[in-house]
Amino acid sequence: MTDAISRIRRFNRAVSTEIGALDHSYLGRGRPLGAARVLCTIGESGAVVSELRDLLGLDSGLMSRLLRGLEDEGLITTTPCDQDGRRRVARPTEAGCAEILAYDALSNERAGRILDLSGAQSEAMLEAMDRITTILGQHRIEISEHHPETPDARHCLQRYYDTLARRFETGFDVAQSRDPDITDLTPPRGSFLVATLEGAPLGCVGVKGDGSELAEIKRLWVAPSARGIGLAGKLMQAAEHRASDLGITTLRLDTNKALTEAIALYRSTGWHEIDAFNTERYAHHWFEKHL
Amino acid sequence: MTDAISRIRRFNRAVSTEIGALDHSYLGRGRPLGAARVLCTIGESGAVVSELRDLLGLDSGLMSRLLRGLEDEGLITTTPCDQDGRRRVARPTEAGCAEILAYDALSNERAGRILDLSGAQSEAMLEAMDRITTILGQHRIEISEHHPETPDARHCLQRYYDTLARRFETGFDVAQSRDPDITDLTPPRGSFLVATLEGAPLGCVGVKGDGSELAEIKRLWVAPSARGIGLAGKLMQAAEHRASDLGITTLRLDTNKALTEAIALYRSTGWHEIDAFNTERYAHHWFEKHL
DNA sequence: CGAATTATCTGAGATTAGTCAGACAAGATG
DNA sequence: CATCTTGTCTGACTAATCTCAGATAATTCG
Repeated sequence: MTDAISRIRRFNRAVSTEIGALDHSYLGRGRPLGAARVLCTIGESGAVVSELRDLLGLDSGLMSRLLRGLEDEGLITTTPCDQDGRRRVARPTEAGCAEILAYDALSNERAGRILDLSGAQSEAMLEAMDRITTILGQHRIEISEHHPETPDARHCLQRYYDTLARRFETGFDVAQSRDPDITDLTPPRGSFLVATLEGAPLGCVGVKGDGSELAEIKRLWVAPSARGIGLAGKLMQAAEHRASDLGITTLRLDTNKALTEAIALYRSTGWHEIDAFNTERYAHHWFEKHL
Repeated sequence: MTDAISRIRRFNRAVSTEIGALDHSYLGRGRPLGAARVLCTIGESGAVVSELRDLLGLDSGLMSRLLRGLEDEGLITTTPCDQDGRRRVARPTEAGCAEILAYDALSNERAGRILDLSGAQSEAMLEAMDRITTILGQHRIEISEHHPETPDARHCLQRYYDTLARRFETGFDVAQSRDPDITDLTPPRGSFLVATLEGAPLGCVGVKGDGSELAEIKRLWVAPSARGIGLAGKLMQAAEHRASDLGITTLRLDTNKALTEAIALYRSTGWHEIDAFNTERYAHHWFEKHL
């Protein structure tokens, strides 16, 4: 009864009774579940019908009828797609947006009830949930370039500083460190990449350039819930690739001796240790890689 | 996007796409989901119809029709209950058992696919799943008396020894310790209680008696996935209650200084520290409580 | 350009799920 | 014993979900 498969099936039972209730928040607004699900999947920003069908796994006939129903209710409008006249785009009307928000509120309320239920253990449960979310969704993690001042980027940076403060023997104070200039982290000089899963930021890395062929890797961070799935490696690979696109031929970085996993990663991916190339207060090791 | 409620909803989405597939393993054998669910809930040992209805939340009319359908297929038989002629008991036929096993195999196969998916991270994911399972199901944990040699009891004891070996500075060897006699842990002298959630053992505690009014608490253990939900306290309460039923008026216990949470629990639940009452090799503290 | 492909829509129909009211027999209660 | 309650069954009905075969229009490809 305690082998891996039993554990998964037991988990499934537990989750489908308690969390499965979240799906039922689609009910209770005088609309069948199918229609409600379509409406909420369309979302406030609208969606292409064929993608909706794939996402929900519905037959084209059924899909069509559900959309018609929502249209009759005045909740959505459908218009042909600009690029491809065969496709149709479904967009919520004002009334439709209100309905979506109402469903959202219901869903939030149910989610809140799960938190009440778990009481003092809620943080432990949320962490476990995050782990499962990222492990199951790891193949859907997207790495894309962000301006370092977008909310997601700021979030990553803040958590990065928090992590350093916790892990460095001497603590960490941003003001004491060589904080890179924003323009050095944005094209054409450099880049700032953020890994997200369904909109939630899970990690980041910066390429700090000065216009020359030499640049630095800065601010490599991975969320605790995403550790152990090789995300740091993917971020570094993406950063090196992007740097190469920007015409950079040599990358350097400095790191603290406390960040052992990072050091191991650099060593195993073609970086070699070099002499100190700066006087960064918190650095113990310096690495270089030719692209 | 990173508040508690969003985290739960994101988790819900991740789980309902990947794990929700487990429910659909009820499909694919030419039988509607409702009927399959009833059949699998009946199980190989059979079930009373009214309990099935409660469990699955079905209308009595629908239930009746589904059962008739399964009966027509030759998968189950229904007979009036011995004790109460109004109730009916549904039992699977030989063919029914085969079907149940086939559904089980399908479900296991899907669960296995989730494991493949998560690859190297599977142990981390399973641990996170266990945590969620126990937190969500904590109100359904049952504490009952077991003979110390049943598989569940043995499992708990083995894990208890493993834990001690890890946590004691000096390691732990059962042979070096005062291992209680089986008969001292079974009624009428004593008792061995196991906490289970849906059949999975999560914790244990023993009352070791010698027929007198004085007995000892032994082998208090809680599974890692069930820590932090107050299970140790519930086990101790149950043990004290059972001891009282057995005519015991004073309980004693010894413990190692490394088990700080246990010591804190004893101190906060009416136990007071006393002088050593034995020469247990691994003990540093001795407690007593009058019931 | 004509043929094949793709995305959506429509009609017709079947299956599944769920509700309600009433019938009936076994058991509980006074 | 009469009455009430409980557990199951049945018929009649509705709503929701799903499937299939073709129709239609936009796009792609040789």
